[in-house]
Amino acid sequence: MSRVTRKDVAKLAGVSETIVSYVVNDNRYVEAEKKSRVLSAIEELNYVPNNIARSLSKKETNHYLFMTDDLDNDYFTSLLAEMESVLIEQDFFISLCKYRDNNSFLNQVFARQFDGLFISTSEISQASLNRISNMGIPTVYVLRNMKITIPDNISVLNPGLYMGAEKCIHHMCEQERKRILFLDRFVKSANDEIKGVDPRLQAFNNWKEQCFVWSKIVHTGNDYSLLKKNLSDIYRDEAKFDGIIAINDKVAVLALRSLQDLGIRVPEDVSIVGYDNNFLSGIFDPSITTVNVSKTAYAEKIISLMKDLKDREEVKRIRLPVDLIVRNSSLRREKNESEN
Amino acid sequence: MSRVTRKDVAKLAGVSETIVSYVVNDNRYVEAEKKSRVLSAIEELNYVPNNIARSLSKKETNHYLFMTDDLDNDYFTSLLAEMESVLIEQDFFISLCKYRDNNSFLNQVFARQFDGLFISTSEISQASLNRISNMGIPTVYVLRNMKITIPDNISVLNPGLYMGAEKCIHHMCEQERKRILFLDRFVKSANDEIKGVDPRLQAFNNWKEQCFVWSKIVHTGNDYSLLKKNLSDIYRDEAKFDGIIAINDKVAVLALRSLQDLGIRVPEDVSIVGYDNNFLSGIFDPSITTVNVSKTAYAEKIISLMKDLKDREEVKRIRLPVDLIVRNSSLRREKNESEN
DNA sequence: GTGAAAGCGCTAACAT
DNA sequence: ATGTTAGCGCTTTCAC
Repeated sequence: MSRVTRKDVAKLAGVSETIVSYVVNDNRYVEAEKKSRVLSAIEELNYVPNNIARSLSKKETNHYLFMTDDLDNDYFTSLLAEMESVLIEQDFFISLCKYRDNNSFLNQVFARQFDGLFISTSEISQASLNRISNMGIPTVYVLRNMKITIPDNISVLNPGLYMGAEKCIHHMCEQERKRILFLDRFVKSANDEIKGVDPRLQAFNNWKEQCFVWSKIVHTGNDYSLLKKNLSDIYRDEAKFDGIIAINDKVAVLALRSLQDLGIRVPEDVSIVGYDNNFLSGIFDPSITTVNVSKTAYAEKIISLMKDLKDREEVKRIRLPVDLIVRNSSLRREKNESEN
Repeated sequence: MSRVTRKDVAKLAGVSETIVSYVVNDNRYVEAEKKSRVLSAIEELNYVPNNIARSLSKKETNHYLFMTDDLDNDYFTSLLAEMESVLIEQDFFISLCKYRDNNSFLNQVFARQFDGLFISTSEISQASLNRISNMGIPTVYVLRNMKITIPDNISVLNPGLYMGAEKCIHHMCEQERKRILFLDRFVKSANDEIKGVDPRLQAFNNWKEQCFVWSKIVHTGNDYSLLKKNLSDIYRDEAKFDGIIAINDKVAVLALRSLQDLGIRVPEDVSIVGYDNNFLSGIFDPSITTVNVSKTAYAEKIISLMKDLKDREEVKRIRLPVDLIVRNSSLRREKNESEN
């Protein structure tokens, strides 16, 4: 039982195969009567054109790939959902996959002839990005790594991580918080070789001496009890920190709950800010100060960058606006109930 | 600047095109010396085989599609991450996309010649599932809809939603909770036509009269303040419910925070249970009773179902084990600190 | 308006 | 052991 092809349709409709294509693609005038014969043959046989063959011929797959190192971050999922709903309207598919920084992975990617690549990872090496650039596949790079030089055929979407972090840092200053813990997401790897530098961390490193009297960077996983122990040890042995800047809201939530468990008051003793405006951050008590980047804008911009690149070879660099959403977790005196 | 093909490699290496394929696929003996000439030509030209052409010829794409209605549920994202890491080892790609129950969407899917389909949605109609079945694409259906009859060429992964819900219901009974609110995820649509019935809801409907003296089903979105108002109104006007069964942990968390805001004590006044064992549920105070389904088992089983279907045409039906994780949110007297 | 034919880049059967 | 050839199912040019 093999699939129905154009040939079967042509035979049943009593026309040539070319006519069938003309009807399917609606790109040539076909006599009305023939057209309707083709249409009903398609209906009857349940014919669906083979996109693989079409792609081979047209050298277009109508398929994008989104690569990220952050596959189980719900920010990306809902971003992907937004992108997907826009793209499906244009007959485009988008695949999600975890980025791996090695040649055999990249070969797999190249082999599949995606029409475009979205890359959002801080784990990419310069060599890999250059290799991607050389392939000539339209590529939009989401800026999450400060150490890298972006080849000039690659468009850049800057989600404003650096600027968002600056807003957090300055907010901490205004609140006169002086002893700050920065909670990064990753556990430092065994070989200590960190490939990229997250712009948020970079911002912190650039400002910490100017803004704070004490600071420390802690690399953390998603393990609650481990984090709690960490925080407890630091608070007891190293410094009574009065502010925590977390790499995202998930980490911020974990930190908040840890402190509450340890009897450290938020925000009276310690201010907390997160990042992402995750649905969580507004729910907690105290609600968590965070940074919002509109997903709708994100999805729209990233797709338009890709379109411009594909259709007009226009390389662009765009930065998204970021908003600090001040809530109770960071304010020395709590806001009234009128938060958003 | 067009892509490098096998032809270019053959020319540079001074061999026939077939030889290049033999080397690339490593499926025929090739003279060592020729082989190395081919290899270095590949290296030099940066040749990557074209998978589209390969797929057309082999009638295999090495590509699966996972369709769900729940794209921004983080359970699915991490499940997908697990699946992806297993599949990439076998040179398979997996795409994620929101399921849409209409023919033009299905045509897009069929056109792309996926080697296999995973479907996890309660929104699918019988007609659509039958159509998919008729296409003859290996398909694994995740059972999330009780109303549907599964065609007999489709394998079924039962994630145990019904049984998990039963465990929640019986747990409520044991806690002597008698007035139960069931919080479903979806806002009822305008036309009131709900396509599928979630097995959790089904279980609740089947047991409610036997187990409870009062019960009510509320359809809710992810809007916190709306939910809070809803709960407040019901508590005041309809019944002082003493238990909430939420469709998932996200909803459970929203409900918990609502009640806390309203001054209703959990678990003293109201017991809450969630579903999914989301990382959230263990963090809150009180920690939330929930149902766990191992994602590793899920990923492993769903992939093995697909393999059996593809390779041996073996249709199977498997149910995953579910575990009720009892935590403080549902217990009349709180557990000691020794929870997991 | 329509159809034949070449070509997209591969695989695999067949011949040598 | 290697090369020739006929597909895979489509798009598109070109001739009628």
